[in-house]
Amino acid sequence: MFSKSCEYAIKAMIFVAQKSSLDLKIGAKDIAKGIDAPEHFVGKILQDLVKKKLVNSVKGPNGGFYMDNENLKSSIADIIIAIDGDGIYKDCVLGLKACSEKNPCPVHFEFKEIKRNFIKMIEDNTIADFNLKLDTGKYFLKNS
Amino acid sequence: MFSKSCEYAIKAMIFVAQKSSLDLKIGAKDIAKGIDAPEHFVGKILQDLVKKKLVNSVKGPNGGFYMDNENLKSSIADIIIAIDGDGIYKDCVLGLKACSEKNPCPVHFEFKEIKRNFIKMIEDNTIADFNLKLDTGKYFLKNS
DNA sequence: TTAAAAAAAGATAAAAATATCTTTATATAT
DNA sequence: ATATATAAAGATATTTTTATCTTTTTTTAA
Repeated sequence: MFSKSCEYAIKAMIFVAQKSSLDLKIGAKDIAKGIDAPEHFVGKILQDLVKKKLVNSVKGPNGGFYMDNENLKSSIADIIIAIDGDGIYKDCVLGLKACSEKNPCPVHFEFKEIKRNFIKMIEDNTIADFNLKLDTGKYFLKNS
Repeated sequence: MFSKSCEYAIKAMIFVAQKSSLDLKIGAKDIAKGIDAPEHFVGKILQDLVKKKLVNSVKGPNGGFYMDNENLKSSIADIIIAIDGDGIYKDCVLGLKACSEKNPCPVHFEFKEIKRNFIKMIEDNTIADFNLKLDTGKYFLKNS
């Protein structure tokens, strides 16, 4: 469904948001631990997210990644687009370049509503929303 | 969403089904042309589909791939499972091995219904269904 | 003003997915 | 029987994704 990078990105964002809600910055190393992901790989992804303004960072001692109130408004869709691109909005499910309403692939209309619901969901759910949920302790970001 | 292999598989199945409805067998080369895909790669995928009984084949002159009535009952889901596996049924969207109803990832319940609709759709739509649609000439399998 | 901590950037490696090329096996028609 | 067409299998190559390792830059605190 999503690339590994995108999975890590979503988990990392949720994890950083949690820390930020406690006014803490957190380093790539600790994020990696917190979400069961390879440290340097996550580092790269975070660089990307910073470039794309979804996360903030400061270098140096006591530095790390954090999210401000604006960042917390990011939706899952924003993360997906930042990392995997907008294929979910634009690409044909069967990979046809010319697929459109007027020139549809055989599954075009069947997938149309599925996609619509999917997009609505990822757009409606913000990082801030997940933050609240995680506070209840009923949700998990890693296996062990 | 799907792997390239899976996209080719779905398109190839629909294409072969069309030919089969005219009582024609068709070779890997012509299938590749018909769906704008690399010949040998499609050949491999077809071998796979034959092994998994979704398509039939005969070697030699006038041989090729074809589908019998049983094959036509295959759903999109059957193809996806044959090529990409049953990840869509089993895997966590965020890649958590332990994700479950009792140990959910943050997006577990949001995705639950999306997935349910998606699965229903791919299970409900059979190759035979698409065959009828393609006959109307309003649907396309290739770009040019 | 220096040492240390951390992000950023760059380089390399490993694994997986995609694609191509070659050889072999088999069925068919002649 | 033989030649031929085709699927099947095997081998290799390319590209993309995922992962790791190293160096550089920046910030902070002592």
